[in-house]
Amino acid sequence: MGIPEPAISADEMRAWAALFETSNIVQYAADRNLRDSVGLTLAQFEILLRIGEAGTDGRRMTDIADALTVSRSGLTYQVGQLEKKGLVMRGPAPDDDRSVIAQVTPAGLDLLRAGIPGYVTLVREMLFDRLSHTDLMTVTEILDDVRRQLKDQPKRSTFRRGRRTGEVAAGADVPAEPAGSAPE
Amino acid sequence: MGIPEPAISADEMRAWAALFETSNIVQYAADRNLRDSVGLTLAQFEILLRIGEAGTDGRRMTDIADALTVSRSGLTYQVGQLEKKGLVMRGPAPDDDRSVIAQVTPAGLDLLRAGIPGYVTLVREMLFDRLSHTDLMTVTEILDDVRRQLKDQPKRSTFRRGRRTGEVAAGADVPAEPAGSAPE
DNA sequence: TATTGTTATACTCTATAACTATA
DNA sequence: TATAGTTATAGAGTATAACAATA
Repeated sequence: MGIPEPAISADEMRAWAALFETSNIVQYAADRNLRDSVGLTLAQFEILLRIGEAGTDGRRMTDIADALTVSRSGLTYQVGQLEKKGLVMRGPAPDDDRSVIAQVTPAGLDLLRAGIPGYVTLVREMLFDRLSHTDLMTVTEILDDVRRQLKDQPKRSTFRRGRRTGEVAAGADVPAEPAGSAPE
Repeated sequence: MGIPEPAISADEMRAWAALFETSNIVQYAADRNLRDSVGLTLAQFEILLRIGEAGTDGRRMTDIADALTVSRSGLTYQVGQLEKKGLVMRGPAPDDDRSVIAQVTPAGLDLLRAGIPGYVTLVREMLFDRLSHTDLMTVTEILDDVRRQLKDQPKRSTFRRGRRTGEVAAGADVPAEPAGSAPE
């Protein structure tokens, strides 16, 4: 091995690798599939999905960003792409004049209708068909719980804005203290 | 809701969302952490890890690509970055003259030593500390099994090379037939 | 002919920070 | 002052295909 394993249980790293890789493999395949079937990246499709879920009410930009792993400016960019394609529309929020509400256009809804079946099928074939229903429920229960806890943590969209203290360079998204000396 | 749910069980989508988001949140945080502590992206660190695991024998480029979610040219690019930083070295493979073996330099090993503890801590705090050991083992067992099955599928590195039939546009990484008509 | 790895190009995306406007 | 969203810019990364060399 040669690499020091800092008192970490091999179980933990195997668990993380399994989660990490399984998720990445499926995401990669889904991205390919969606680019091909509807011409959107997975990231864009997921954004469209979140907006679509909100129906005619639309959804605030920040809420969308928080629901996904996207920064605010990243979201603006991607929603801009979706808007260019005529799939979403942005408008003012009724209650808060700072906010922007995004909502799916008819064309966007059509695209969702066209893309969802293939997406679902792919995830099902890669993931769920290999799991018993019991296992499915078990994994969901466990991970959903973790996810909820993580989501309750500092919102990415609010994370370090406008600051310029230069001090806490970042990376402190979460308690974890690197503790390693940074070379170079 | 407005969005058609094609006879999909809500359980399945919740499971997928849990896996997808949990994995992404932790990966995002790990990326931040690693950039900060050792100046590498998560992708680069994972590559370095895989190479490092192989010790002094080094590891073939294709094998590394297959172990991760990276394309061949993408790996060349990233290993190039690591090489620029003096963290890895590339050399000819003894048995196959087409192959290239990458191995970690002393500096690369130092960097791994510096980065691993923080990485492990982060994953542990975000993930494992929220799971009982039993749950950890359960999830690992289930996902590890899925991962293994997925890995045995067509290798990404071999996937559609040199072809130009223009026909099977891609997206057929996996059985899944989109079945939806592509708009636009 | 198939595989290994690199390269070249164009393009997409991201990081960062500055900026406007409202709460 | 804090929050919502956009913008601008530079740089990083990716997709695609072509390429050379070996099996």
